[in-house]
Amino acid sequence: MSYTYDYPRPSLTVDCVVFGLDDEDLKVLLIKRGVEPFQGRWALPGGFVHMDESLEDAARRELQEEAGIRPNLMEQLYTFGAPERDPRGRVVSVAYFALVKLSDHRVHAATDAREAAWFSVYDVPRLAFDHADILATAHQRLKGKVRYQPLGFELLPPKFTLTQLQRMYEKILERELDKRNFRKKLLAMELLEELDEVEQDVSHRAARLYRFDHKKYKQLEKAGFNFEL
Amino acid sequence: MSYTYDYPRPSLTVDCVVFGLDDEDLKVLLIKRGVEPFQGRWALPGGFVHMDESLEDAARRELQEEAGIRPNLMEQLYTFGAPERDPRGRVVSVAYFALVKLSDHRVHAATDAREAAWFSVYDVPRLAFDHADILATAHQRLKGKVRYQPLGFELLPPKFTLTQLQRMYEKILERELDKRNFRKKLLAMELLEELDEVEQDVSHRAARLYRFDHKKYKQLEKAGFNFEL
DNA sequence: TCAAAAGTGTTAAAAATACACCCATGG
DNA sequence: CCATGGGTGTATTTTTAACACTTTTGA
Repeated sequence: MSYTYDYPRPSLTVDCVVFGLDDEDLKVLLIKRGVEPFQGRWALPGGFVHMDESLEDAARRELQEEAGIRPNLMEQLYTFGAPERDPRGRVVSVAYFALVKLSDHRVHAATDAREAAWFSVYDVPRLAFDHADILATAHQRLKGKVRYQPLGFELLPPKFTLTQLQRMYEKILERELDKRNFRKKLLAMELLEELDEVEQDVSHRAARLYRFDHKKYKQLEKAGFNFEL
Repeated sequence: MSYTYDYPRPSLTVDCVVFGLDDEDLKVLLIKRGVEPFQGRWALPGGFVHMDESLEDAARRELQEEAGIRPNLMEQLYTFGAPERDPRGRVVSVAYFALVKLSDHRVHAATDAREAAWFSVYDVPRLAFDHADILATAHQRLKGKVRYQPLGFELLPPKFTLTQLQRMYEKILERELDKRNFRKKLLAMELLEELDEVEQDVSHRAARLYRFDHKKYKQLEKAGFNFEL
């Protein structure tokens, strides 16, 4: 390495905004900080980037270490670099955005001596650093993106009813949708595979289960198709 | 600062993808590198982030220093952090995306002992580092975003004809638009201020000039209006 | 008077919206 | 048998898309 420059360097971290969905609300995963600064305050999971790992690898590693979570869907959100955002000095943080099926991850919420928990995004405690900004950015991104990319399926179990699907969109978009129009639109895309199964243990007529056809979506996408709610 | 951790730190740079538009094409600003690595190769303008400046400030400073350019519109694009992207060692780069009115910036193209030039985005030389990826990401972002945000106006002079506006969209979207439908749609938004002026020095009927009403757009946006082409 | 681009209206097709009822099931 | 949510069809409005001719101006 003959061309090394040497400038003082900011520290580099990753932070993860992990969303999940349950019957009530859209939820976000938070970790209670065990060390200063902001000891005892809730924060987004995250930590320092190692020298030999990619940014996304760092985000996945931290999530695994701090909360035992391995999301299917993870993408870069935004990089936060205001000079005063961390009292330890100059720390630039690359934020990631992830969606998980809460059913898979409820149990693991507390792990590893750290305290981890899911909070409603509408009722979040005071957060460490600028994590409230990061969360707000992520929430906005989710609301914007869910309408023109089939992200939402990552929040649902693999088999779901059309009503579950509709509720998911209603919770994220924060508005009601018309049942018939919703179903017409979704089914017209032909991306939902109708299964020979119905939901179990309900005290009324059981709804049919569907599965999102990721493979077909990839094909259609290549051919210029645009998902749009 | 009592809580300082010390990890080995990646270097942190910013890179800028600056787009401009002329009669032929969408153009991107490149700088010829004067030092190793990749000496003599064309690259995106950029450089190391100082310890006391924000990321966007760093991007603006580098653009000013390397090309004498101060864009009106600049936003964060993506952060590139693959471990092997820079032969000098671990360098993470926060990429920015900017649009300028070429008419304002043609002259300044070469400054400061460095060689700077505008290239058609469809005919770019081999670039240093992973700058081809960064450019591709930026180009994709521009194509996607121009349809649902009034970005394109930043590429045109303050006063423009409807035909200029249409050509701009056609060049960015890489498809033809219907003249009447285009005009109807744009004028229906009531965001174009019709001026009492027409273009000068043309050898045919002179077209009326319009101005984009940024202030009105801000208002409408707050009220829930969505720009959409 | 001609070349070159400006400007303008209408129609048909498709998509979005609004809306109300019957059905199947379990308790 | 009734409460609960599942499931379906149609009419109206709005939006989009396709398309051709007249006007103005300078050379």
